[in-house]
Amino acid sequence: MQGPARTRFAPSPTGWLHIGGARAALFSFLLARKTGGQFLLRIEDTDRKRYVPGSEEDLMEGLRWLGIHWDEGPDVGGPYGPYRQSQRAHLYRKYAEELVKKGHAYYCFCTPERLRRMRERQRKLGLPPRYDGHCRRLDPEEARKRVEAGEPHVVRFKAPREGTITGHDFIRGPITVANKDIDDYILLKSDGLPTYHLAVVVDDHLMRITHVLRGAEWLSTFPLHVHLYRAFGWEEPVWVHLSTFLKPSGKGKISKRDMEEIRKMGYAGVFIRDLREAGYLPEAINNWIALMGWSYDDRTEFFTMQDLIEKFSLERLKPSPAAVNFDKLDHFNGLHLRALSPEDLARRLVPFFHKAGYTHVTAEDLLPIVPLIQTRIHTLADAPRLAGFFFEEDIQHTPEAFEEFLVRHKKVKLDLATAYRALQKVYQRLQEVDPWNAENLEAALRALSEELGLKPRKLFSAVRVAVTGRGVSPPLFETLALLGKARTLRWLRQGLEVLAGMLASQTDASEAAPA
RNA sequence: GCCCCCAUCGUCUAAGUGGUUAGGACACGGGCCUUUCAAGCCCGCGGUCGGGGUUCGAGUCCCCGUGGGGGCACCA
Repeated sequence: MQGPARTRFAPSPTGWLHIGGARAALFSFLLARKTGGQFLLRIEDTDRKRYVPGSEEDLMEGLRWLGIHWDEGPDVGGPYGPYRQSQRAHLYRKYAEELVKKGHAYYCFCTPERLRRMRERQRKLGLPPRYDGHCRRLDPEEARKRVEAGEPHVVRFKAPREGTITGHDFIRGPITVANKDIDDYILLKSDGLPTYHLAVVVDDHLMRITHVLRGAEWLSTFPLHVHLYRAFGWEEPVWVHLSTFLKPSGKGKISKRDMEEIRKMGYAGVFIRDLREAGYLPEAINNWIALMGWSYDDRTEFFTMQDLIEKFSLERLKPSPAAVNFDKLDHFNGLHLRALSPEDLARRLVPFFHKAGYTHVTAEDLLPIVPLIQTRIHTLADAPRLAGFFFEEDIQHTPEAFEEFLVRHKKVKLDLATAYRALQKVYQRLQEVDPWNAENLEAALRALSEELGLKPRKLFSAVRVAVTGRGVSPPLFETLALLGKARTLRWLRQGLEVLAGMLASQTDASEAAPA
Protein backbone atom coordinates (compact mmCIF):
# COMPACT_ATOMS: atom_id res chain seq x y z
CA MET A 1 0.00 0.00 0.00
CA GLN A 2 2.82 2.40 0.78
CA GLY A 3 6.54 2.52 1.43
CA PRO A 4 8.16 1.89 4.78
CA ALA A 5 7.11 4.48 7.34
CA ARG A 6 9.47 5.89 9.92
CA THR A 7 7.48 6.89 12.96
CA ARG A 8 8.31 7.93 16.48
CA PHE A 9 6.93 8.34 19.95
CA ALA A 10 8.40 11.45 21.52
CA PRO A 11 7.28 11.83 25.11
CA SER A 12 8.64 14.31 27.57
CA PRO A 13 9.74 12.73 30.84
CA THR A 14 7.30 14.69 32.96
CA GLY A 15 5.03 11.92 34.20
CA TRP A 16 4.01 8.29 33.96
CA LEU A 17 2.99 6.62 30.73
CA HIS A 18 -0.77 6.92 30.32
CA ILE A 19 -3.28 5.53 27.88
CA GLY A 20 -3.18 8.61 25.65
CA GLY A 21 0.57 8.34 25.15
CA ALA A 22 0.37 4.59 24.85
CA ARG A 23 -2.15 4.85 22.05
CA ALA A 24 -0.04 7.36 20.12
CA ALA A 25 2.93 5.03 20.55
CA LEU A 26 0.88 1.98 19.58
CA PHE A 27 -0.47 3.51 16.37
CA SER A 28 2.99 4.77 15.43
CA PHE A 29 4.44 1.34 16.12
CA LEU A 30 1.70 -0.39 14.14
CA LEU A 31 2.20 1.82 11.12
CA ALA A 32 5.94 1.20 11.14
CA ARG A 33 5.53 -2.56 11.52
CA LYS A 34 2.82 -2.80 8.93
CA THR A 35 4.84 -0.97 6.33
CA GLY A 36 8.13 -2.59 7.21
CA GLY A 37 9.57 0.68 8.48
CA GLN A 38 11.05 1.74 11.79
CA PHE A 39 9.55 2.97 15.01
CA LEU A 40 11.69 5.08 17.28
CA LEU A 41 11.63 6.48 20.75
CA ARG A 42 12.86 10.00 21.39
CA ILE A 43 12.91 11.64 24.77
CA GLU A 44 11.94 15.31 24.67
CA ASP A 45 13.60 16.57 27.80
CA THR A 46 14.24 20.20 27.00
CA ASP A 47 12.39 21.49 30.03
CA ARG A 48 14.58 20.72 33.00
CA LYS A 49 12.14 22.35 35.40
CA ARG A 50 9.39 19.84 34.72
CA TYR A 51 11.58 16.76 34.67
CA VAL A 52 10.19 13.96 36.82
CA PRO A 53 12.84 11.49 37.99
CA GLY A 54 11.91 7.96 37.08
CA SER A 55 9.43 8.92 34.41
CA GLU A 56 11.79 8.06 31.57
CA GLU A 57 12.18 4.56 32.97
CA ASP A 58 8.43 4.30 33.47
CA LEU A 59 7.83 5.29 29.86
CA MET A 60 10.21 2.67 28.52
CA GLU A 61 9.14 -0.03 30.93
CA GLY A 62 5.48 0.61 30.10
CA LEU A 63 6.06 0.47 26.35
CA ARG A 64 8.10 -2.70 26.60
CA TRP A 65 5.44 -4.32 28.74
CA LEU A 66 2.79 -3.41 26.18
CA GLY A 67 4.88 -4.99 23.46
CA ILE A 68 5.57 -1.68 21.73
CA HIS A 69 9.20 -2.10 20.82
CA TRP A 70 11.37 0.59 19.29
CA ASP A 71 14.05 0.07 16.68
CA GLU A 72 15.98 3.18 17.63
CA GLY A 73 16.03 4.99 20.94
CA PRO A 74 18.08 6.41 23.79
CA ASP A 75 18.92 2.95 25.15
CA VAL A 76 19.52 1.05 21.91
CA GLY A 77 20.95 3.89 19.86
CA GLY A 78 20.58 4.08 16.10
CA PRO A 79 21.93 5.92 13.07
CA TYR A 80 20.24 9.25 13.89
CA GLY A 81 21.07 9.60 17.57
CA PRO A 82 21.34 10.71 20.17
CA TYR A 83 17.67 10.16 20.91
CA ARG A 84 17.49 12.38 23.95
CA GLN A 85 17.01 16.04 23.14
CA SER A 86 19.10 17.27 26.05
CA GLN A 87 22.04 15.55 24.33
CA ARG A 88 21.28 17.27 21.04
CA ALA A 89 21.32 20.80 22.45
CA HIS A 90 24.17 21.97 20.22
CA LEU A 91 22.15 21.19 17.09
CA TYR A 92 19.22 23.45 17.71
CA ARG A 93 21.10 26.73 17.99
CA LYS A 94 22.55 26.15 14.57
CA TYR A 95 19.11 25.69 13.06
CA ALA A 96 17.67 28.65 14.95
CA GLU A 97 20.43 30.82 13.56
CA GLU A 98 19.83 29.51 10.09
CA LEU A 99 16.29 30.80 10.42
CA VAL A 100 17.52 34.18 11.65
CA LYS A 101 19.84 34.43 8.65
CA LYS A 102 17.03 33.57 6.30
CA GLY A 103 14.84 36.24 7.85
CA HIS A 104 12.31 33.82 9.36
CA ALA A 105 13.35 34.42 12.95
CA TYR A 106 14.88 37.13 15.08
CA TYR A 107 16.67 37.68 18.37
CA CYS A 108 14.54 38.97 21.21
CA PHE A 109 15.91 40.57 24.36
CA CYS A 110 12.67 41.15 26.21
CA THR A 111 12.72 40.13 29.84
CA PRO A 112 10.17 37.73 31.27
CA GLU A 113 9.02 40.61 33.43
CA ARG A 114 8.27 42.82 30.44
CA LEU A 115 6.42 39.97 28.75
CA ARG A 116 4.36 39.39 31.86
CA ARG A 117 3.35 43.06 32.04
CA MET A 118 2.58 43.07 28.34
CA ARG A 119 0.23 40.11 28.65
CA GLU A 120 -1.46 41.64 31.63
CA ARG A 121 -2.14 44.82 29.67
CA GLN A 122 -3.51 42.79 26.77
CA ARG A 123 -5.80 40.82 29.02
CA LYS A 124 -7.19 44.01 30.52
CA LEU A 125 -7.91 45.37 27.07
CA GLY A 126 -9.55 42.09 26.05
CA LEU A 127 -6.88 41.47 23.45
CA PRO A 128 -5.45 38.04 22.66
CA PRO A 129 -2.16 37.52 24.51
CA ARG A 130 0.48 37.81 21.83
CA TYR A 131 4.05 39.06 21.56
CA ASP A 132 3.92 42.73 20.62
CA GLY A 133 6.83 42.58 18.20
CA HIS A 134 9.07 44.86 20.23
CA CYS A 135 12.31 43.16 19.19
CA ARG A 136 11.07 42.23 15.76
CA ARG A 137 11.77 45.79 14.70
CA LEU A 138 15.38 45.74 15.85
CA ASP A 139 18.10 46.13 13.28
CA PRO A 140 19.40 42.57 12.60
CA GLU A 141 22.97 43.70 12.55
CA GLU A 142 22.66 45.43 15.90
CA ALA A 143 20.82 42.47 17.40
CA ARG A 144 23.59 40.15 16.30
CA LYS A 145 26.15 42.36 18.02
CA ARG A 146 24.19 42.31 21.26
CA VAL A 147 24.03 38.54 21.10
CA GLU A 148 27.75 38.33 20.47
CA ALA A 149 28.32 40.62 23.43
CA GLY A 150 26.64 37.99 25.56
CA GLU A 151 23.32 39.70 26.23
CA PRO A 152 20.59 37.26 27.34
CA HIS A 153 18.20 36.56 24.49
CA VAL A 154 15.79 34.14 22.86
CA VAL A 155 15.10 33.42 19.21
CA ARG A 156 11.58 34.03 18.02
CA PHE A 157 9.81 32.91 14.89
CA LYS A 158 8.94 35.82 12.62
CA ALA A 159 5.37 34.91 11.80
CA PRO A 160 4.07 36.51 8.60
CA ARG A 161 1.54 39.24 9.30
CA GLU A 162 -0.44 38.80 6.12
CA GLY A 163 -2.16 35.93 4.43
CA THR A 164 -3.00 32.46 5.62
CA ILE A 165 -1.30 29.12 6.01
CA THR A 166 -2.84 25.78 5.25
CA GLY A 167 -1.56 22.58 6.76
CA HIS A 168 -2.82 19.16 5.82
CA ASP A 169 -3.90 16.87 8.61
CA PHE A 170 -4.33 13.32 7.38
CA ILE A 171 -7.53 12.76 9.33
CA ARG A 172 -9.11 16.18 9.06
CA GLY A 173 -7.88 17.45 5.74
CA PRO A 174 -6.74 21.02 5.17
CA ILE A 175 -6.57 23.31 8.18
CA THR A 176 -6.25 26.97 7.41
CA VAL A 177 -5.26 29.68 9.84
CA ALA A 178 -4.70 33.40 9.37
CA ASN A 179 -1.03 34.24 9.85
CA LYS A 180 -1.97 37.18 12.05
CA ASP A 181 -3.30 34.67 14.55
CA ILE A 182 0.05 32.97 14.82
CA ASP A 183 2.29 34.33 17.55
CA ASP A 184 6.00 35.00 17.25
CA TYR A 185 6.69 31.82 19.20
CA ILE A 186 9.97 31.40 21.00
CA LEU A 187 12.07 28.76 19.26
CA LEU A 188 15.22 28.91 21.31
CA LYS A 189 15.04 29.72 25.00
CA SER A 190 17.51 31.94 26.84
CA ASP A 191 19.10 28.83 28.33
CA GLY A 192 20.06 27.82 24.80
CA LEU A 193 17.66 24.89 24.69
CA PRO A 194 14.93 24.74 22.09
CA THR A 195 11.21 24.83 22.74
CA TYR A 196 9.12 21.93 21.55
CA HIS A 197 8.31 23.71 18.29
CA LEU A 198 11.88 23.96 17.09
CA ALA A 199 13.07 20.69 18.55
CA VAL A 200 10.27 18.57 17.13
CA VAL A 201 10.68 19.99 13.65
CA VAL A 202 14.45 19.70 13.58
CA ASP A 203 14.52 16.20 15.03
CA ASP A 204 11.70 14.78 12.95
CA HIS A 205 13.49 16.08 9.89
CA LEU A 206 16.93 14.87 10.92
CA MET A 207 15.57 11.49 11.97
CA ARG A 208 13.77 11.09 8.64
CA ILE A 209 10.34 10.76 10.21
CA THR A 210 7.71 10.20 7.53
CA HIS A 211 4.56 10.20 9.67
CA VAL A 212 3.98 12.26 12.78
CA LEU A 213 1.28 10.77 14.97
CA ARG A 214 0.56 12.90 18.03
CA GLY A 215 -2.28 14.14 20.19
CA ALA A 216 -4.85 16.60 18.88
CA GLU A 217 -3.67 19.10 21.49
CA TRP A 218 -0.94 19.90 18.96
CA LEU A 219 -3.44 20.96 16.36
CA SER A 220 -3.31 24.59 17.48
CA THR A 221 0.42 24.94 16.91
CA PHE A 222 0.39 22.70 13.88
CA PRO A 223 0.36 25.68 11.44
CA LEU A 224 3.48 27.01 13.14
CA HIS A 225 5.23 23.72 12.53
CA VAL A 226 4.23 23.83 8.89
CA HIS A 227 5.69 27.32 8.68
CA LEU A 228 8.94 26.07 10.14
CA TYR A 229 9.22 23.24 7.61
CA ARG A 230 8.70 25.71 4.81
CA ALA A 231 11.13 28.20 6.28
CA PHE A 232 13.78 25.48 6.38
CA GLY A 233 12.79 24.27 2.95
CA TRP A 234 12.22 20.74 4.23
CA GLU A 235 9.70 18.20 3.09
CA GLU A 236 6.86 17.81 5.55
CA PRO A 237 5.92 14.50 7.13
CA VAL A 238 2.38 13.21 6.98
CA TRP A 239 0.61 14.86 9.91
CA VAL A 240 -1.80 12.77 11.93
CA HIS A 241 -3.42 14.36 14.96
CA LEU A 242 -5.06 11.71 17.10
CA SER A 243 -8.36 12.44 18.80
CA THR A 244 -8.18 13.30 22.49
CA PHE A 245 -9.36 11.06 25.32
CA LEU A 246 -12.17 12.45 27.42
CA LYS A 247 -13.07 11.36 30.92
CA PRO A 248 -15.80 8.71 31.22
CA SER A 249 -18.51 11.33 31.51
CA GLY A 250 -17.39 12.77 28.20
CA LYS A 251 -16.99 16.15 29.87
CA GLY A 252 -13.44 17.29 29.48
CA LYS A 253 -10.01 15.82 29.03
CA ILE A 254 -8.77 13.57 31.81
CA SER A 255 -6.62 15.54 34.22
CA LYS A 256 -4.81 14.69 37.43
CA ARG A 257 -7.73 15.98 39.47
CA ASP A 258 -10.03 13.47 37.82
CA MET A 259 -7.89 10.51 38.81
CA GLU A 260 -9.31 10.41 42.29
CA GLU A 261 -12.83 10.40 40.94
CA ILE A 262 -12.00 7.59 38.52
CA ARG A 263 -10.57 5.51 41.35
CA LYS A 264 -13.64 6.15 43.43
CA MET A 265 -15.71 4.68 40.64
CA GLY A 266 -13.69 1.52 41.14
CA TYR A 267 -11.39 1.87 38.15
CA ALA A 268 -7.64 1.51 38.21
CA GLY A 269 -6.94 4.72 36.33
CA VAL A 270 -5.22 5.83 33.16
CA PHE A 271 -1.58 5.14 33.95
CA ILE A 272 -0.14 2.01 32.42
CA ARG A 273 1.71 1.12 35.62
CA ASP A 274 -1.53 1.22 37.59
CA LEU A 275 -3.41 -0.87 35.06
CA ARG A 276 -0.62 -3.40 35.08
CA GLU A 277 -0.65 -3.58 38.84
CA ALA A 278 -4.43 -3.93 38.86
CA GLY A 279 -4.07 -7.09 36.79
CA TYR A 280 -4.88 -5.97 33.28
CA LEU A 281 -3.16 -7.72 30.40
CA PRO A 282 -1.12 -5.72 27.92
CA GLU A 283 -3.09 -7.46 25.17
CA ALA A 284 -6.32 -6.10 26.58
CA ILE A 285 -5.02 -2.58 27.00
CA ASN A 286 -3.72 -2.49 23.44
CA ASN A 287 -7.00 -3.84 22.14
CA TRP A 288 -8.96 -1.32 24.19
CA ILE A 289 -7.02 1.80 23.29
CA ALA A 290 -6.72 0.77 19.64
CA LEU A 291 -10.48 0.92 19.38
CA MET A 292 -10.69 4.47 20.60
CA GLY A 293 -10.44 6.64 17.54
CA TRP A 294 -9.86 3.72 15.22
CA SER A 295 -11.95 0.82 13.96
CA TYR A 296 -11.52 -2.00 11.52
CA ASP A 297 -15.05 -2.73 10.36
CA ASP A 298 -18.60 -2.88 11.65
CA ARG A 299 -18.13 -5.94 13.88
CA THR A 300 -14.59 -7.06 14.62
CA GLU A 301 -13.45 -6.04 18.08
CA PHE A 302 -11.01 -8.66 19.26
CA PHE A 303 -7.49 -7.95 18.12
CA THR A 304 -4.11 -9.37 19.05
CA MET A 305 -1.02 -7.30 18.39
CA GLN A 306 -0.46 -9.40 15.29
CA ASP A 307 -4.01 -8.63 14.10
CA LEU A 308 -3.48 -4.94 14.72
CA ILE A 309 -0.24 -4.91 12.75
CA GLU A 310 -1.99 -6.54 9.83
CA LYS A 311 -5.17 -4.51 9.98
CA PHE A 312 -4.21 -1.05 11.17
CA SER A 313 -4.57 1.78 8.70
CA LEU A 314 -4.51 5.55 8.98
CA GLU A 315 -7.57 5.77 6.76
CA ARG A 316 -9.80 4.38 9.49
CA LEU A 317 -8.80 6.89 12.15
CA LYS A 318 -11.50 9.21 13.49
CA PRO A 319 -11.13 12.88 14.36
CA SER A 320 -13.72 13.09 17.14
CA PRO A 321 -12.75 12.92 20.81
CA ALA A 322 -13.51 9.69 22.66
CA ALA A 323 -14.69 9.23 26.25
CA VAL A 324 -12.83 6.37 27.91
CA ASN A 325 -14.98 3.42 28.91
CA PHE A 326 -13.34 1.40 31.66
CA ASP A 327 -16.10 -1.19 31.63
CA LYS A 328 -15.01 -2.04 28.15
CA LEU A 329 -11.45 -2.52 29.34
CA ASP A 330 -12.76 -5.09 31.81
CA HIS A 331 -14.55 -6.79 28.96
CA PHE A 332 -11.45 -6.93 26.80
CA ASN A 333 -9.42 -8.16 29.73
CA GLY A 334 -11.85 -11.03 30.15
CA LEU A 335 -11.64 -11.85 26.47
CA HIS A 336 -7.85 -11.92 26.43
CA LEU A 337 -7.67 -13.70 29.75
CA ARG A 338 -9.77 -16.50 28.35
CA ALA A 339 -7.70 -16.61 25.17
CA LEU A 340 -4.53 -17.34 27.14
CA SER A 341 -3.20 -20.87 27.37
CA PRO A 342 -3.40 -22.31 30.89
CA GLU A 343 0.39 -22.35 31.09
CA ASP A 344 0.62 -18.72 30.09
CA LEU A 345 -2.08 -17.63 32.50
CA ALA A 346 -0.49 -19.58 35.35
CA ARG A 347 2.81 -17.87 34.69
CA ARG A 348 1.26 -14.41 34.69
CA LEU A 349 -0.64 -15.11 37.87
CA VAL A 350 2.45 -15.84 39.94
CA PRO A 351 3.37 -12.26 40.88
CA PHE A 352 -0.20 -11.56 41.93
CA PHE A 353 -0.22 -14.50 44.31
CA HIS A 354 3.12 -13.40 45.67
CA LYS A 355 1.82 -9.93 46.28
CA ALA A 356 -1.24 -11.36 48.01
CA GLY A 357 1.03 -13.09 50.49
CA TYR A 358 1.31 -16.52 48.88
CA THR A 359 4.99 -16.03 48.46
CA HIS A 360 6.04 -19.53 47.54
CA VAL A 361 3.43 -20.23 44.89
CA THR A 362 4.84 -21.25 41.51
CA ALA A 363 3.38 -21.46 38.04
CA GLU A 364 3.30 -25.24 38.37
CA ASP A 365 1.24 -24.94 41.54
CA LEU A 366 -1.17 -22.66 39.73
CA LEU A 367 -1.56 -24.72 36.59
CA PRO A 368 -4.24 -27.14 37.87
CA ILE A 369 -6.20 -24.26 39.37
CA VAL A 370 -6.23 -22.14 36.24
CA PRO A 371 -9.04 -24.01 34.46
CA LEU A 372 -11.24 -23.44 37.51
CA ILE A 373 -10.79 -19.70 37.55
CA GLN A 374 -10.04 -18.66 33.99
CA THR A 375 -13.63 -17.66 33.20
CA ARG A 376 -14.17 -16.30 36.69
CA ILE A 377 -11.64 -13.50 36.93
CA HIS A 378 -11.79 -10.07 35.39
CA THR A 379 -8.22 -9.20 36.21
CA LEU A 380 -5.16 -11.14 37.32
CA ALA A 381 -5.51 -9.48 40.70
CA ASP A 382 -8.88 -11.20 41.21
CA ALA A 383 -7.28 -14.64 41.26
CA PRO A 384 -5.78 -14.78 44.76
CA ARG A 385 -9.08 -13.64 46.23
CA LEU A 386 -10.85 -16.44 44.41
CA ALA A 387 -8.31 -19.21 44.68
CA GLY A 388 -5.91 -18.24 47.46
CA PHE A 389 -7.48 -20.79 49.80
CA PHE A 390 -5.93 -23.58 47.79
CA PHE A 391 -2.67 -22.53 49.37
CA GLU A 392 -3.96 -22.30 52.95
CA GLU A 393 -3.55 -25.10 55.44
CA ASP A 394 -6.50 -23.88 57.41
CA ILE A 395 -9.29 -21.41 56.88
CA GLN A 396 -11.73 -19.45 58.94
CA HIS A 397 -15.34 -20.66 59.06
CA THR A 398 -17.82 -18.00 60.08
CA PRO A 399 -21.44 -18.35 61.15
CA GLU A 400 -22.21 -15.45 58.85
CA ALA A 401 -21.29 -17.51 55.79
CA PHE A 402 -23.78 -20.21 56.76
CA GLU A 403 -26.42 -17.60 57.45
CA GLU A 404 -25.90 -15.72 54.22
CA PHE A 405 -25.48 -18.56 51.76
CA LEU A 406 -27.66 -21.27 53.24
CA VAL A 407 -30.36 -19.87 55.49
CA ARG A 408 -31.05 -16.56 53.85
CA HIS A 409 -30.11 -17.31 50.27
CA LYS A 410 -33.18 -17.04 48.03
CA LYS A 411 -32.42 -20.12 45.96
CA VAL A 412 -31.11 -22.29 48.79
CA LYS A 413 -33.16 -21.60 51.93
CA LEU A 414 -31.69 -24.43 53.92
CA ASP A 415 -32.17 -24.46 57.67
CA LEU A 416 -29.16 -25.18 59.86
CA ALA A 417 -30.44 -28.41 61.36
CA THR A 418 -31.08 -29.99 57.97
CA ALA A 419 -27.72 -28.78 56.73
CA TYR A 420 -26.02 -30.25 59.76
CA ARG A 421 -27.60 -33.66 59.33
CA ALA A 422 -26.84 -33.72 55.61
CA LEU A 423 -23.25 -32.68 56.12
CA GLN A 424 -22.66 -35.45 58.60
CA LYS A 425 -23.73 -37.86 55.89
CA VAL A 426 -21.50 -36.05 53.44
CA TYR A 427 -18.59 -36.52 55.78
CA GLN A 428 -19.17 -40.27 55.99
CA ARG A 429 -19.65 -40.61 52.25
CA LEU A 430 -16.55 -38.59 51.37
CA GLN A 431 -14.41 -40.84 53.49
CA GLU A 432 -15.28 -43.66 51.13
CA VAL A 433 -14.43 -41.83 47.92
CA ASP A 434 -11.50 -43.47 46.20
CA PRO A 435 -9.76 -42.50 44.10
CA TRP A 436 -10.23 -38.90 45.16
CA ASN A 437 -11.14 -37.11 41.95
CA ALA A 438 -13.82 -34.77 40.65
CA GLU A 439 -15.80 -37.48 38.86
CA ASN A 440 -16.06 -39.73 41.89
CA LEU A 441 -16.83 -36.82 44.18
CA GLU A 442 -19.64 -35.67 41.95
CA ALA A 443 -21.07 -39.18 41.67
CA ALA A 444 -20.97 -39.66 45.43
CA LEU A 445 -22.58 -36.34 46.24
CA ARG A 446 -25.25 -36.62 43.55
CA ALA A 447 -26.19 -40.01 44.85
CA LEU A 448 -26.42 -38.59 48.35
CA SER A 449 -28.54 -35.70 47.16
CA GLU A 450 -30.94 -38.23 45.69
CA GLU A 451 -31.01 -40.35 48.86
CA LEU A 452 -31.58 -37.39 51.13
CA GLY A 453 -34.18 -35.89 48.86
CA LEU A 454 -32.20 -32.66 48.96
CA LYS A 455 -31.93 -30.66 45.74
CA PRO A 456 -28.36 -30.62 44.38
CA ARG A 457 -28.27 -26.87 44.77
CA LYS A 458 -29.07 -27.12 48.47
CA LEU A 459 -26.72 -29.94 49.29
CA PHE A 460 -23.86 -28.63 47.20
CA SER A 461 -24.23 -25.17 48.68
CA ALA A 462 -24.03 -26.66 52.14
CA VAL A 463 -20.88 -28.55 51.19
CA ARG A 464 -19.38 -25.49 49.62
CA VAL A 465 -19.89 -23.32 52.68
CA ALA A 466 -18.95 -26.03 55.15
CA VAL A 467 -15.71 -26.92 53.39
CA THR A 468 -14.49 -23.65 51.94
CA GLY A 469 -16.12 -21.31 54.40
CA ARG A 470 -17.53 -19.23 51.57
CA GLY A 471 -20.61 -19.04 49.43
CA VAL A 472 -18.84 -18.47 46.16
CA SER A 473 -16.05 -20.73 44.99
CA PRO A 474 -14.70 -22.38 41.88
CA PRO A 475 -16.69 -25.47 40.80
CA LEU A 476 -17.23 -27.63 43.85
CA PHE A 477 -16.03 -31.08 42.83
CA GLU A 478 -12.88 -29.87 41.15
CA THR A 479 -12.22 -27.71 44.16
CA LEU A 480 -12.56 -30.64 46.59
CA ALA A 481 -10.43 -32.80 44.33
CA LEU A 482 -7.66 -30.23 44.31
CA LEU A 483 -7.92 -29.63 48.03
CA GLY A 484 -7.28 -33.32 48.61
CA LYS A 485 -9.05 -35.73 50.88
CA ALA A 486 -7.30 -34.82 54.09
CA ARG A 487 -7.87 -31.07 53.84
CA THR A 488 -11.41 -31.44 52.59
CA LEU A 489 -12.37 -33.65 55.51
CA ARG A 490 -10.55 -31.47 58.02
CA TRP A 491 -12.19 -28.29 56.81
CA LEU A 492 -15.55 -30.01 56.67
CA ARG A 493 -15.07 -31.09 60.26
CA GLN A 494 -14.31 -27.52 61.25
CA GLY A 495 -17.36 -26.35 59.37
CA LEU A 496 -19.51 -28.86 61.16
CA GLU A 497 -18.21 -27.61 64.49
CA VAL A 498 -19.17 -24.04 63.68
CA LEU A 499 -22.55 -25.25 62.54
CA ALA A 500 -22.99 -27.21 65.74
CA GLY A 501 -22.20 -24.12 67.73
CA MET A 502 -24.82 -22.17 65.81
CA LEU A 503 -27.41 -24.85 66.43
CA ALA A 504 -26.62 -24.91 70.13
CA SER A 505 -27.06 -21.18 70.55
CA GLN A 506 -30.21 -21.35 68.46
CA THR A 507 -31.62 -23.97 70.85
CA ASP A 508 -30.59 -21.87 73.85
CA ALA A 509 -32.34 -18.91 72.37
CA SER A 510 -35.57 -20.79 71.64
CA GLU A 511 -35.56 -22.25 75.13
CA ALA A 512 -34.87 -18.88 76.68
CA ALA A 513 -37.60 -17.13 74.79
CA PRO A 514 -40.73 -18.74 76.28
CA ALA A 515 -39.35 -18.52 79.84
C1' G B 1 -11.91 37.59 24.73
C1' C B 2 -9.46 35.36 20.25
C1' C B 3 -8.10 31.01 17.17
C1' C B 4 -8.64 25.90 15.81
C1' C B 5 -11.05 21.12 15.98
C1' C B 6 -15.25 17.85 16.67
C1' A B 7 -20.64 16.16 16.50
C1' U B 8 -24.66 8.55 14.95
C1' C B 9 -27.83 4.76 21.02
C1' G B 10 -25.50 6.58 28.12
C1' U B 11 -20.20 5.12 26.08
C1' C B 12 -16.83 3.14 21.90
C1' U B 13 -18.09 2.69 16.92
C1' A B 14 -20.10 0.76 11.35
C1' A B 15 -22.86 2.45 7.29
C1' G B 16 -15.88 3.06 0.91
C1' U B 17 -17.07 8.13 -3.63
C1' G B 18 -25.39 10.56 -1.02
C1' G B 19 -29.60 5.06 -2.48
C1' U B 20 -33.31 -1.14 1.88
C1' U B 21 -36.22 -1.71 8.34
C1' A B 22 -29.09 3.06 10.62
C1' G B 23 -25.38 -2.51 11.96
C1' G B 24 -21.92 -4.22 16.00
C1' A B 25 -19.67 -3.87 21.03
C1' C B 26 -19.73 -2.23 26.36
C1' A B 27 -23.24 -1.12 30.04
C1' C B 28 -28.38 -2.02 31.41
C1' G B 29 -33.12 -5.29 31.58
C1' G B 30 -35.09 -10.25 30.67
C1' G B 31 -34.45 -15.46 29.48
C1' C B 32 -31.72 -20.21 28.61
C1' C B 33 -27.76 -23.25 30.68
C1' U B 34 -26.46 -24.39 35.75
C1' U B 35 -23.68 -27.09 42.16
C1' U B 36 -22.36 -21.13 43.78
C1' C B 37 -20.01 -17.39 40.95
C1' A B 38 -18.57 -16.71 36.23
C1' A B 39 -18.29 -17.89 31.11
C1' G B 40 -21.44 -18.96 26.97
C1' C B 41 -26.06 -18.49 24.08
C1' C B 42 -30.84 -15.90 22.93
C1' C B 43 -34.09 -11.65 23.31
C1' G B 44 -34.98 -6.60 24.60
C1' C B 45 -33.94 -1.28 25.60
C1' G B 46 -31.68 2.73 23.14
C1' G B 47 -29.19 6.97 18.30
C1' U B 48 -28.24 10.29 13.22
C1' C B 49 -27.85 17.76 18.24
C1' G B 50 -31.38 21.80 16.07
C1' G B 51 -32.72 24.78 11.83
C1' G B 52 -32.19 25.94 6.90
C1' G B 53 -30.63 24.66 2.07
C1' U B 54 -28.60 21.32 -2.51
C1' U B 55 -30.97 16.71 -4.47
C1' C B 56 -35.77 12.37 -7.18
C1' G B 57 -33.28 10.95 -2.57
C1' A B 58 -29.01 13.47 3.08
C1' G B 59 -26.33 10.15 8.93
C1' U B 60 -23.33 11.23 4.54
C1' C B 61 -22.59 17.64 0.80
C1' C B 62 -23.14 23.33 2.07
C1' C B 63 -24.59 27.36 5.59
C1' C B 64 -26.20 29.10 10.40
C1' G B 65 -27.07 27.99 15.32
C1' U B 66 -26.19 24.93 19.65
C1' G B 67 -23.23 21.73 22.37
C1' G B 68 -18.48 19.62 23.45
C1' G B 69 -13.13 19.63 23.16
C1' G B 70 -8.26 21.81 22.53
C1' G B 71 -5.05 25.97 22.47
C1' C B 72 -3.62 31.23 23.29
C1' A B 73 4.10 30.15 28.39
C1' C B 74 11.54 31.23 27.81
C1' C B 75 5.66 23.63 29.12
C1' A B 76 5.49 19.70 26.24
